[in-house]
Amino acid sequence: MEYNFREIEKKWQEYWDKNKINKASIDKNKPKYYVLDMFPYPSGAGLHVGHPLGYIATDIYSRFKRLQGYNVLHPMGYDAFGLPAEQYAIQTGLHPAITTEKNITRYKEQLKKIGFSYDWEREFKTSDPDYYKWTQWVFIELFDHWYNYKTKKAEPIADLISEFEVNGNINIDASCSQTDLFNTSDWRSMTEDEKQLILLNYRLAYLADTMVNWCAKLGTVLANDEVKDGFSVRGGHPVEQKKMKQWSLRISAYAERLLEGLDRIDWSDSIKEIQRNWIGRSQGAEMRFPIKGSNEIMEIFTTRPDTSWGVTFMVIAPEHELVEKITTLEYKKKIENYIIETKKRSERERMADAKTVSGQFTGAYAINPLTKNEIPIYISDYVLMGYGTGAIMAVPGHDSRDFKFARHFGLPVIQVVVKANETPSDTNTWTDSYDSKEGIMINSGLINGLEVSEAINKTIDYIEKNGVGKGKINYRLRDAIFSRQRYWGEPFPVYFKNNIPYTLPKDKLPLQLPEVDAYLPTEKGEPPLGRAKNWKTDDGYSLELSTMPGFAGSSAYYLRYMDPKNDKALVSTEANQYWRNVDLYIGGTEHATGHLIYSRFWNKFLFDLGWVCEDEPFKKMINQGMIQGRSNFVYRIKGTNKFVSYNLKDQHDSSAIHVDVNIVHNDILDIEAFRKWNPEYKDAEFILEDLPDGKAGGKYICGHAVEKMSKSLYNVVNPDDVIDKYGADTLRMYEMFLGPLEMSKPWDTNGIDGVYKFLKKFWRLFYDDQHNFKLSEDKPTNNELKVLHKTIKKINEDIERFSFNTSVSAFMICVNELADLKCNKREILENIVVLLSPFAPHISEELWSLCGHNNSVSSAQIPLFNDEYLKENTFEYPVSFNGKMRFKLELPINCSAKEAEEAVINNENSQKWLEGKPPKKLIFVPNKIINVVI
RNA sequence: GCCCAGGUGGUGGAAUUGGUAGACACGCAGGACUUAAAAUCCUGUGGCCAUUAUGGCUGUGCGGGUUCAAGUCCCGCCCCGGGUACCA
Repeated sequence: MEYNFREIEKKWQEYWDKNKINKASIDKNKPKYYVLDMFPYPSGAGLHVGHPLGYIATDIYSRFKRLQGYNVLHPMGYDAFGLPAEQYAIQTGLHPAITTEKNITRYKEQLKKIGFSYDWEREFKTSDPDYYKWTQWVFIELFDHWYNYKTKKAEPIADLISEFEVNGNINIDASCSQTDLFNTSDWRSMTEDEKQLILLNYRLAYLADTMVNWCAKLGTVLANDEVKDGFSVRGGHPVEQKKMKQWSLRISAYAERLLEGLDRIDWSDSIKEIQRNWIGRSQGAEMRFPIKGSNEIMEIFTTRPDTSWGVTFMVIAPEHELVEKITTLEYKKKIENYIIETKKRSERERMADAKTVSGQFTGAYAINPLTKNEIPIYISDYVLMGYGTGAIMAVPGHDSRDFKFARHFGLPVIQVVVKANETPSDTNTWTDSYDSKEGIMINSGLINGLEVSEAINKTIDYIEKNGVGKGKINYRLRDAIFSRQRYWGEPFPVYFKNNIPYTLPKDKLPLQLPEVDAYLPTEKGEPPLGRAKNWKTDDGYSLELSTMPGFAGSSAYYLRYMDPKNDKALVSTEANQYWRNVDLYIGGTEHATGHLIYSRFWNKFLFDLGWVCEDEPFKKMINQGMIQGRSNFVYRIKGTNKFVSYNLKDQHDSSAIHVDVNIVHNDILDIEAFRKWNPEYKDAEFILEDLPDGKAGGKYICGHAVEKMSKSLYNVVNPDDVIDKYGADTLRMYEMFLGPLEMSKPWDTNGIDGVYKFLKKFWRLFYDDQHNFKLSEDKPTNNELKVLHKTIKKINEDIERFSFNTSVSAFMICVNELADLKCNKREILENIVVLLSPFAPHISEELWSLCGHNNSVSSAQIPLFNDEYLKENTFEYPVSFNGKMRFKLELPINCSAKEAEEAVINNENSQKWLEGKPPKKLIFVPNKIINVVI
């Protein structure tokens, strides 16, 4: 019988479903293993071959772990709220729930065809009220907690109120917004509203003014990637920076723990490094600069207080609240103009642009608290609000941006650090700032002559004693803005009384998303929920109109999989105690600073509350690379409907046009399909070329390029088509065979034949020449056992280091060798079937059952490696002369250096290289190499 | 700009700890089987030179360095990909 993947794959997928082969339940007699995939957003375009890459990897690992006897939890669900469905709803009027449902059905169908071993009974989507009830519940808990720096954890707001009653906030060390000190009687004399406003400064979910990209024409807030050059990508309307009250999550409270936790998890160094940089811990000082002739104080943060003597000007962000207060009449107009210009630029543009220097003098001067010098204050868009204090002391001598600014505005440059063996130089001759990480302080008053590190400590000491500042640790991580002016998201369980936010009682959850007549802002510029009828509490208070962002639903989804049907809790203690956290998580690095940091934050918060037992959600993380597209081009001679083949295109004036990769095979265009592809090309003419063999083949050869996989570039390959032609097992193995999991690589269906041939060849090992299934019960030969155990060893090693591409090669080598040996021994082949089953589960199930088993191959045991079969008596040494391999020499495995040297010198092949002289030196690395130095 | 990752034949890639560069596969070329095709099998395949097989030189983005030995380590540069709420 021939290998019929269509029949086999359908049969076994049905068998798995019917017999719930992949169902996971708590089993305390087995060790647990939790394997998680990135939560997919079900887009309208369906899956392309790039999407399942990570899913195939986790599936192989899950199946492998099951064979090793683990109780594996391997779930799948959908991150169903999101902008594309809403955008589609705005255009078509179709409810996003309907589109989402449709997309999910298609996704699931596609996923099922690939043969993943998910426990489908745990599936859910974030837009299910049964699920988002718990998202809302976590929000209420965040609202009801504050972060105590003394105990380093979240604590109930109720406890904080009790403390206020007794001592005010004098003894509180909390993560909070700017709050004045108050005592018991202050607190007691406050009205309820005043108290609530104070508490909002402490809550982990709080309302605050934040800068947003406001598009007046669209009546909405836009994401950064929806804005280009100050205009909305959709519609091209002007966008400006605007202050708006938004819900925020106080993730910055957890900065230190998020940083510290990285040392305890098994993630790649690069992704940990990204998170470390994102959190951006910097140690330095906060300093206060009085403003000349004013009561205002300018607060700055610097990592280099030691360079205070080199400060020649101050810069504050254009949106800083001081700007208005300190600008002198003379400069008012110029400052206003500069601010208008700044508002047009996004923060991204402001950072990326390090070439152009711009700024505006405010007319005001600050007084350096250390030198008492008067220094001019500028505004400039290179200083951003929200990092530190939004203001800097500029040290042009030792900071390149400050240097450029000083040169542009003709401001003085002072050198305050000099390297150990150098002498100070005239700063007028400098073309850039001088590196000051190490060196000796000069021109710096009381710290002159000190090393940089001592100077920093002494300066901090001094400013603390003199009340002009204090040592401080600053984090780059800022609080997460949690409101979206959108429809398709979780409603906030929040209502307003006197403009003060209160949360709904938990028994009112879920607060269901209401129906609206259109998915657009209201005329007043309110979010779409402003259109909902009766969007009020039972007592008539208005409900919040914003909805939650995408990361709300995805921040705790991995916990829900442990206990997806629970209506009493997000996850039961029993389920959480058993499954604990994710053992293996595979996904791209694009989530490094979003989802992966928010989830860690939510998890730590729930850990503080005692709801979960592990403080890190994802123990091990592997980052899969992107699958890029491989585009094909045809070359149209300009102004004609004539196309010239790739190698002849330079003889004509032509332009490259993307052509659907699905009608190109090995870069040769299917001309008939091309004519049908687009009516425009129905009568196209072609200038063909001969193939390299010189035969007049008359082929049209296409150009190619590696680009993003995208519909608009016609390079999208759909897994359904690949499965239809080659089967899911081939798709799975080919995706792995393409290259290392962690690396980006282009998809090119052309190579798939090799994998398909491999499976067919494997299948044929079980059949005789008359196409009868036939296994030999004879004892395997040593050679056959050697092939088997070599493969067992390699596959085990490769799976553990997620090197699935080399495992596929190893299987190919194994099957090639077994075919050469004409091996059809049961003892060998059954083991290979089990070993292969995580990669190609359908063919493995079929062969396993043909071998006479009536259970699923997934309940088999992984074959054990036996070293005995691989033992050799000799090793074939490569013999190098000056590092160049010249010949090989077989020597006993336990050969000594001396014996090896004699063997090499006496070998006739050596004479040519030694030319009769004795070698200068001979390097002997046992069972590796011999290198002769001449 | 900043952060992270990468650059090896015509192509995807292998080389796990500094130890035989190019495993495995695609493609291509030649051959077997076949009326023919498909399928399958065999041989060759980094470049250059030489050729009677043998063989020599060269070769992992570029320029240096360390080493008996470098794709792998160090320094400098170039190019491509991803991220970037927020650069001190």
